[in-house]
Amino acid sequence: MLVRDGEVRMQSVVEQTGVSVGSLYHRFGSREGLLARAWLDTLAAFHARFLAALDQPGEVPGLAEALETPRFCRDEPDKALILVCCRRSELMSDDTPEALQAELAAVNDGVMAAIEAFCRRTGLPLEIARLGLIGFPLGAVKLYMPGAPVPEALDEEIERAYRAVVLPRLVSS
Amino acid sequence: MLVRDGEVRMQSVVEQTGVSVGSLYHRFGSREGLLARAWLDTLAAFHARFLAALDQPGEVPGLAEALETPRFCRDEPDKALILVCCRRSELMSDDTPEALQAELAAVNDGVMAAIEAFCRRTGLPLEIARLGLIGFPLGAVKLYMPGAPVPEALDEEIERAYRAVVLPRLVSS
DNA sequence: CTTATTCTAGAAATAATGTTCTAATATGGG
DNA sequence: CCCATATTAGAACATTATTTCTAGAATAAG
Repeated sequence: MLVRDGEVRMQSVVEQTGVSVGSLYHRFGSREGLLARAWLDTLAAFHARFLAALDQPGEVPGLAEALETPRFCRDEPDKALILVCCRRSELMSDDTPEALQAELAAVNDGVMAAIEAFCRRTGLPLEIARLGLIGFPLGAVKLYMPGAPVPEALDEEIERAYRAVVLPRLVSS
Repeated sequence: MLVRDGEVRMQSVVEQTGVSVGSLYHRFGSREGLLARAWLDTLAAFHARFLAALDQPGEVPGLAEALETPRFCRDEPDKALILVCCRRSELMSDDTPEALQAELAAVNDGVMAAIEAFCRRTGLPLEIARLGLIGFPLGAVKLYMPGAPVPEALDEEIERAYRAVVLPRLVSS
């Protein structure tokens, strides 16, 4: 576990990974670089799954994506820990290396574009989509992480919430 | 704003409050003491409202409490910032002064007891109650904070989610 | 095998942050 | 008004964290 108590010290990274300080600086350039890389890799892993789910329309549009969050937490607990239990602002800030900031912008743009396309396709207001796809699922899994596994049964509850908020707004409903 | 980027430096507290280092240490004893006090005061302010709501049974039991979170964010944005955007572990840890740890335990016990009583009264499973009362409302407001106000319209969505998850489990439903 | 290159190690230097301390200032009771 | 107590101020100090640096080990190409 790289992240604990919200503070990442280079020293603790050294201890918990067995990698020396010199190697860390050789590879990441700085603490900022290391944190940004951790955040970006995590985000990329999640977004890959999220976007894949967006392309498979099921009975209820978007439901698969909403359920991708708890599944990600179960499938990749280490990455999910960073995604769910860290704020972006903790890992990336104004003095994050320029190149990495650009990388983040690119990833974010990709996801926003996908969500906006989803909204156009379904007629959902953006705020409702964000709530159902991100807000509720994230709030649900945070009740368990870190410390406990995200139970399978949670998915059913997330689905209920998603349907309740999204279905009344679907044009085709 | 006392909290920025998840790190609270004594120096930044001095700058943003105009209070000198000496005074801070006179009053709070240590950085740990200051952080814990901020967390506890915030928690107390929220819990006072939350528990008050728990005692007024409405048409849908618990709904008023669920909506207390977005309302708190609008009514007391500074405190809400700490409650919503900080992890407890950032502000309280093992080396928090003993007395303050005890205070936290007392507050937590009070809330847990109230929620458990609520569950006994309504027949709701604890996990469902936590999801509807805490998980979903918190996930919803976090989409906006920090940076934007929590819109009034969000309450309706939280209510939909609450009903969807809670009503099917209510014995009297 | 040899050399060039990349990577690793960890001590030492640098920088940032938390805490203490003493003097000065306010505050309130007699 | 005077003293006692509580509070404030901020420079000095101590601690903790990040970064640099040099020497050595691994790796790969010729």
